[in-house]
Amino acid sequence: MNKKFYITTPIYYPSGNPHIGTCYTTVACDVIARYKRMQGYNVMFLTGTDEHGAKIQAAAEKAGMTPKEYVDGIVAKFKELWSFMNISYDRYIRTTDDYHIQTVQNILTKLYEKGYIYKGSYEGKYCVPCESFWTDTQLVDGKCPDCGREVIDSKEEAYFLKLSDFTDRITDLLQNSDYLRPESRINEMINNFVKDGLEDLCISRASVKWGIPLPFDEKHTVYVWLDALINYISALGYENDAYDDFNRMWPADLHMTAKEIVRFHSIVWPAMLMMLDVPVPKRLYGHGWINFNGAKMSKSLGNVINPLILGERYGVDAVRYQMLRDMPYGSDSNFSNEIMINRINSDLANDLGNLVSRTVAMAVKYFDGTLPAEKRSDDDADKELVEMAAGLKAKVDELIEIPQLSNALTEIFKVVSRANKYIDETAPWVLAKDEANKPRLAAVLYNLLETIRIVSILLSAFMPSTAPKIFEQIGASGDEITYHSCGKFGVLSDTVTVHKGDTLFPRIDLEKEIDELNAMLTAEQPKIKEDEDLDKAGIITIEDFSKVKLRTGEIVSCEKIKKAKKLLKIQLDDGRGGRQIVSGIAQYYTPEELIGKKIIFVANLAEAKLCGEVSQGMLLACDAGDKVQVVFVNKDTPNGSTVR
RNA sequence: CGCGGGGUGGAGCAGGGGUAGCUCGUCGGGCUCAUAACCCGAAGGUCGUUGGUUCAAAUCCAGCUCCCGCAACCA
Repeated sequence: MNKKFYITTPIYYPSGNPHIGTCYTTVACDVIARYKRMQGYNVMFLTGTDEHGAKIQAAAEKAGMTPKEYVDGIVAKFKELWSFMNISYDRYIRTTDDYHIQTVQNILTKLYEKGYIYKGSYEGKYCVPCESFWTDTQLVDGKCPDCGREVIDSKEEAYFLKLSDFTDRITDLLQNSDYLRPESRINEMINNFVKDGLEDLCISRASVKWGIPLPFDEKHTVYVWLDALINYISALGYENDAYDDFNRMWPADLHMTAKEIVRFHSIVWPAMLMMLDVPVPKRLYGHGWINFNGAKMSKSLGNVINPLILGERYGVDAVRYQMLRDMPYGSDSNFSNEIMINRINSDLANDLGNLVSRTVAMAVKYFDGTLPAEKRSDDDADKELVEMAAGLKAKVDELIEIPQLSNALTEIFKVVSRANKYIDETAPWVLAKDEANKPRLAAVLYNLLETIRIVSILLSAFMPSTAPKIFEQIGASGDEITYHSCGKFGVLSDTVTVHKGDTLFPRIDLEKEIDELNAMLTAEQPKIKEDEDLDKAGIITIEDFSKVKLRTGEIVSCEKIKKAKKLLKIQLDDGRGGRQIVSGIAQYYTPEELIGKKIIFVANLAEAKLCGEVSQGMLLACDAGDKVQVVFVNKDTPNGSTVR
């Protein structure tokens, strides 16, 4: 019976299409899953989508669909992307699947019966947009610590999960085991959430309809995070009849997540399992984010990267390679089209692809493709290459385990570089000039093919469609391309026959590609404009317009709100005693240049609080390229005049 | 004092008390098997700043400063 390996991605929240971040997590899991399969493990690789909650409900309403219809559409896109990216998941769970709902309800019942879920009447603070309750100690300046918005007093009845009983056990798990990686996250979790004792978690939502009802009180739905975390065991058939893999596969060997959800996976999830007397997972790894040109990706910045487009242009394996190669262990990575193309060119085209190409070409040129059995090795000249190649498997094994995928690739490519250098050192084209050197020439080419064979086997988890192409070219097959054979040097047949093939990774013309990618981006801009024009469906009448009261005012004083990046606090003389307006134009105007200016503002806008400051209206400004220009009026306009 | 990460040669990063290292780029050279690829060499850094600990600090400590992300974000 083979050893098992259970690996999971988070289940993704399908409130929008998948992006390169989710793509990274999933590709990383895929590589590990493939590697473990290669090693002979019985692998279960799970991914899926987390489909409940208020945000989905809202997005669906906006799109004019039921939540289920809405989510079905997005899920299809996820699956399409995973298929395109060559993701070898074994199971895809949706939290709207019947069996999952069954498991969640069974677990809730169990926890309720055990007394770990209790009914309380919540008299705390509730943040409506975040669907979160907070204790007074958690509030920041009296506001939601997550979003900074006002919280409301809420006294509704609610159910709680007794996390407070598990402070010691969670502390122990984090500090005295290698559960959470990278280690830098341990202190973060302990200091922020555990040190002062865990707070019980409110797990019911009376206001959210799109969710799984509590079995013992159907007026409430369960908090989406509880629902979501349970996927890791419901997908195995825990407390349901759909599958029967729980005993075989649990505990999970690796939960892979991005750093922002480490909290739930390192505290709430193990505590829940402890409550159920279920073993905790062996390892949780929180990786960093992919930043674009140093900034987080966002649609408004126009820098959202579509993995599909990149994959189509450069090949899926190249994109997989670049994402993994440039993500350092534990911290964030940078992405730009330029970084990606340079990486593909230098590592894949110049080093690896060209190594295969020149080696195979020489075998064809000097031996018609088939090496002669007679060879002459030269221990001094060959030693370093042979040792590096033979020792590579052990290094990669170790790094995959941690998992440091980027460093694993670095190690592999060190050997590729060494092989290129070896060609220069041995100068096969010189050897070829003298018939007497043919045995030596044969040995050199054999060593190169052998090195390529080993490298390709180890790369096959990272680049699943490229590796077979290389095997074909170097004439390796069967036992010669198994994982176990890559720990030994000298496995290839003595009289191996190579086959010249297509270029593995064509060099990319950097400037041309950057231009084209930029052109594609700008081509997408007008599309957005068209969409906006479609808002003509929202034509209003003059009565509607007259509801908006626009008046003029003079900026008497103005200062930056220090906690905010974009906000200016403006005292306005509106001709009727003055008012305060908070405006998000700090990046475009200094307070000094605004003081004394006259502007137009919306006088009857509902009052709002921004970063703790009251805003009684909104000033008018217009887009000017990437800048914003405030609409100023003549100095002689009286303050408080109606604009119409 | 909201939380977190970080300031190391042109770019991206590694290192983490004792001659400052890698990849890319640049320049020079070599080679010609190969995808104008490959190999060798060179230039280029007082490791953000100030102070402290030490025989010795990029590395430890303290302050300052700047950048980025989260959050906020009514243009």
